[in-house]
Amino acid sequence: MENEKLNHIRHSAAHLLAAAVLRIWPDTKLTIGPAIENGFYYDFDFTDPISDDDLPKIEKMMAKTLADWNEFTHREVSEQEAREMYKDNPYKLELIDEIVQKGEALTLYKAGYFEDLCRGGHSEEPNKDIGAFKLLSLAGAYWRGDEKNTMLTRIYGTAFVTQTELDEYLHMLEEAKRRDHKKIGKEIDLFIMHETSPGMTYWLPKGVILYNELYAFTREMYKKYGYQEVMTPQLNKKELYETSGHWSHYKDDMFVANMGENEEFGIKPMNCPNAMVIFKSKTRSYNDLPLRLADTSLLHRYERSGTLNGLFRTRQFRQDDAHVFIMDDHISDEFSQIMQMIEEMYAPFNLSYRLRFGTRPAKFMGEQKDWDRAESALESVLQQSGKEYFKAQGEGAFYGPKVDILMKDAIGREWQTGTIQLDFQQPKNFELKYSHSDGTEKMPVVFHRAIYGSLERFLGVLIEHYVGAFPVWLAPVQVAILPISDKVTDFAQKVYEQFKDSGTRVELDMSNQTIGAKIREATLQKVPYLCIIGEKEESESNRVGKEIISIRTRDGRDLGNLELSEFLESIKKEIEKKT
RNA sequence: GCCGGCAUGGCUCAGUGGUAGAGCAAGUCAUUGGUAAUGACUAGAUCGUGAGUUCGAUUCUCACUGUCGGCUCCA
Repeated sequence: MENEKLNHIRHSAAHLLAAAVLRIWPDTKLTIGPAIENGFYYDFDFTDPISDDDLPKIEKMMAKTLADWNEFTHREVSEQEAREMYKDNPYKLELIDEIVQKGEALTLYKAGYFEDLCRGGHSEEPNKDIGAFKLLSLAGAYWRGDEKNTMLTRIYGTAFVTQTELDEYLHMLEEAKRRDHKKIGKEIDLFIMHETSPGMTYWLPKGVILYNELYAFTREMYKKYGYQEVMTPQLNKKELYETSGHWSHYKDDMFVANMGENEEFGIKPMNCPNAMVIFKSKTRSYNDLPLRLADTSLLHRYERSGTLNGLFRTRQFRQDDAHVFIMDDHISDEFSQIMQMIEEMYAPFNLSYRLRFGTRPAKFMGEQKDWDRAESALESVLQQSGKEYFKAQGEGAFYGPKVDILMKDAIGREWQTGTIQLDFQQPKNFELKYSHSDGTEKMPVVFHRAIYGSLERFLGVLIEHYVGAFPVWLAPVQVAILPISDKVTDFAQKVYEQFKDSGTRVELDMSNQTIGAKIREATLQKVPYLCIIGEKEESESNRVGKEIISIRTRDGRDLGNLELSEFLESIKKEIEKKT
């Protein structure tokens, strides 16, 4: 109910925006202006382009206009009347066509002097209900979201009942900015991007540690769950992609390499075709199934330039990808094993996730009865798992139903990461078969599954989730040793060696700075433990005959004096447990 | 790709139609300091690339490249 009210407020604010724009630029053509998840927008066709600097002006006009918006009234009009009214506005005319075709009534909603073709859903007393609003940004958007249509100017805004709520929302936006992984990645030296290879990451030494730790964890899980790793070619002749169907459906999104006249290669955008080749490379028996092949090859996709976005959308990435070849009756068991794997692999990050179950789309391959069987198998496992999931009707892949993982980060944003897809199609394209126990040949079914999805993207999400302050097992530097003066250099060196020998990722800060500056720097680098070493520690160590160190955490907690061997023990446990 | 913004030393940013400035980072020296910045000095930029306008362009115009916000939300 609350939500509905908020939607009404926001939709009313969209009307208000349209009214204000018309008062300033009367020749502007109006199109549509719905409420959306966190606010509203209105798409305009301006005669002259406007800019961000115009937003405050529009806001002022909105405030002025709102003053005499006491209520919304509406009336129904005839088709002729509506057409006459919008005779110069092709967008509204198109809408009228559709409404008439659907046999619905044409209604006009009016507040103050402003009347707009609209289905309804407004607040009853706009000038009381719209307590606070703000225009946020300007963007281009195609009429009806279709690239072939005119590009309109979209103005985004948001509205709330109270100023406090608006402030909170704006604060959340600030918080998201503060967590920007592109910014943090640069600050703590994880990765850079360079214009010579747009959309591809240069992983720096510290970023590689992070990457490899995550990768090592997935490999541990592979072992545990009966996966075998393979490595497959990066460049494949176009014939491979013709067989898989990618050449006809996916070529525009692929990098291709043309060698001479007759040889054309595609740079692999996904591992599936190679997995099919491996399956086919020898005679398979039902005894071999399930055959679980993990492949973490580098993938390249020629994403449209405008969609690139830090680590979130890159043109080069790896997935924790695997293909599982199974018999029909394994679907349910295998899927529940995958679900268990997901649970275990998301546990260390302290984040919740939910699942989106995509079912048969309008255009699908294969037999409807196979789909029905597969869907019900997946759904019953989903139900048993007790995990939160929702059905996205018709959003499965054309080759099979799928389940996507949507994970929620520390500030409640939701990210699509992993995906599990059942595939009836590739086995057909590649004519895969195995010998069944009864001596007949059968076709396997394939699960494509990636639990973190793109490792780059997942790491991007983790950077924002942790604001760069990774748990010890992931932290590129786990301990920073900060000597107070060079009187204790030898002692610091000795402690440093012991950390190193224990396998801890440790750095020794020998720079000529005050202890305050060293602490500040290590803290900004988000090093979990700072080991401060001065004359006190040294003499205390000499007194008791063991190394005594003093530890402070990156969030300012002073753990006081500790015995080095004990601290090594506790940090080792922390790393093992991934806490 | 399309719409709009942005592009100045490694980073963050200021600035001007007459060939540039700060802070941080870096280097040198002094300082030997106890839990978030010790001080001084030095070096470092043909102002993203190309073209145009101009006596003269980092500044104005155009194109290109890169990057950021959008391009799913349906009167």
